[in-house]
Amino acid sequence: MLRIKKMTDYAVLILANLALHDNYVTAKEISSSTHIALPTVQKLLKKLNRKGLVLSKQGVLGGYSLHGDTKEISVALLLNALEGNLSITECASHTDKCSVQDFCQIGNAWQLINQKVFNSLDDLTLMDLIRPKRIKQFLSTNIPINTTNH
Amino acid sequence: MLRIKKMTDYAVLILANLALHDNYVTAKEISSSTHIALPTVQKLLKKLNRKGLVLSKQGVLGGYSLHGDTKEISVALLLNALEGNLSITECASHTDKCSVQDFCQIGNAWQLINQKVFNSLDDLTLMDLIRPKRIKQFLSTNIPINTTNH
DNA sequence: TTAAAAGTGGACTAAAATAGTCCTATATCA
DNA sequence: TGATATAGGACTATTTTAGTCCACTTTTAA
Repeated sequence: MLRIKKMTDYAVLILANLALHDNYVTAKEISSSTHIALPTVQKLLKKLNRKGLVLSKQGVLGGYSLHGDTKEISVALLLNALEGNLSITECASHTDKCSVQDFCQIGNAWQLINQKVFNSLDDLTLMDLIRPKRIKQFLSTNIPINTTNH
Repeated sequence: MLRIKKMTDYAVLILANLALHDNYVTAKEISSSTHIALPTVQKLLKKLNRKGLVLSKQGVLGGYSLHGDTKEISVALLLNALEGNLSITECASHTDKCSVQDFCQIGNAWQLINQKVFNSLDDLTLMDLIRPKRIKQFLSTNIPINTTNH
């Protein structure tokens, strides 16, 4: 159903929360301000850290902060980092091999659609998610908006 | 991960298969030409029939045929019929109620993105899936192509 | 009139993906 | 050295998806 995972949704909320601060913020603090359960927040922050989207610091006075470039990451790449493969079907993915591929008449079409959707998501950055005004403009023009570094 | 269900993929293959014939085709025949297991084909055809996408006829010499209008249905509506809700997140759906909605800063953004993706898929018809050339043009121009009845 | 060949409806099970929790270890600071 | 954080990853539960099966109805033609 073209739906992103709940976890991805949470992760974006967490990133949005970090974007509001310059200093290190603890998982606990993020949990209380987002109302996402602490273990879940911890798990997601660990993942975001491994993906290089946030910086972390252990110990007292530690916590997480947004990696500088993260604000400008495209939504497409963000989803890709959080959910792995963005392909709309197995066929549209180059890594997976579809079981009926040899008899499939439309695999190519899915790949093209997939690219279309990807392009849409690639024209938006994380910051656009946090400040939706830009997206509204984007929707009305149907022309890719400029973002700073891609 | 923005991925459609395997079953939806199968369903489109089945529709593509029906589009090649003018007469009634049995589930059995579709199963052999698509290499999708018979029970699965039967299940999907029943669903497609309930959704009004195919016509059916019981008894000997019976089978299924594509409903006339189905060729021009948009991919967006097709996916919607087969998978239910197309929303990218719960928040983007009007029926579901997100548990953290009251504290969510970006729900609106997802809805807008959702609409963007929907628009992309709404500019393509089932027949476009079967004849991908049109889609290629669509991708290159970034301008919605004309389709016959929407 | 009846047997064979089709679809109809829906229950049911199995498999896979997703969500969520918990435990132990490590780092940092006062 | 104790308190407070993150790190890594195992583990379980839940939900979704896939797939099969059975009893029933309709239609045709011998």
